Amino acid sequence: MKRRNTKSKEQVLQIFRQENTALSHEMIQSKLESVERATIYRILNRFHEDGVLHKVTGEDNKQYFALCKNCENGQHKHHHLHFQCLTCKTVECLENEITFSIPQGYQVQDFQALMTGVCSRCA
Amino acid sequence: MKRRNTKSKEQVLQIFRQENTALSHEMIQSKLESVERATIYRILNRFHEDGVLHKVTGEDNKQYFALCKNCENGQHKHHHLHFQCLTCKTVECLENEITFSIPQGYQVQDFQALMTGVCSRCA
DNA sequence: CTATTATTGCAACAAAGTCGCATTAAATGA
DNA sequence: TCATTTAATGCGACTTTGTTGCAATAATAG
Repeated sequence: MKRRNTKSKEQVLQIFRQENTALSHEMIQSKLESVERATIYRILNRFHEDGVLHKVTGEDNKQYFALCKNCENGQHKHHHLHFQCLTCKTVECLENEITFSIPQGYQVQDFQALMTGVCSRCA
Repeated sequence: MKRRNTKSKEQVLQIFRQENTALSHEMIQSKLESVERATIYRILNRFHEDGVLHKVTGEDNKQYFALCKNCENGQHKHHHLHFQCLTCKTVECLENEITFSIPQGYQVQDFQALMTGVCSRCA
């Protein structure tokens, strides 16, 4: 199944390029009122499948997506930490890489880590 | 607000003591058919508030709760990794503690980390 | 320019979790 | 032991996030 370039896809991507935090569906929807709800969900999921975006679940139990800086060169190492501020709800990718050991016989496909608390701006 | 001991609460706790994986609402409900759905949600949330259980969001976007071994002594260090098998859906606490650095001026309240993949039993 | 089929919009649906409110039942203490 | 207080429960309605089927639209290859 070959992907096609569409206006909505490009608009979504543009938003991620401008923002440097992770974004939820809600946030994108509010910036693209004209695009259908389900379409945005599908675009996000496709980008995620294609490895363009990575995904973290926030404390609010929403999916946040981000175009991580370290991953833009094609290889996807998402072993970094995320932080969600409980005040401003912002989810951001932290630079710190995390290292950990994988148990014997386990196959790891994905990883996500989230710290919650108060960010320096809201403190 | 002082907590009271009830039968349902005790039953839920008993299930966690018997199991050594993290459990979702669904799993507890199936073992306690007679207890109301909303009640189980409330019990889980109260245990979480009280620091009896800790919480991780699974790949399936459900909340999993666990009575972690290392935390039973009153102090709560949940800086460990969780693993969810995409085949059997089991969520387990891994022993490995994770260490990471917290950015300047950030206040951390909680932490959760999830690896997904295939566990040794399903591989 | 045409044919193919990915993508969209729409509407209906599903699942997880929350909330208000009346009722029930722990805990306290007289 | 019994009455009082109020936390916990059951029930139903609801919200929110996300998915899916299907017909219409539009991007791409030839």
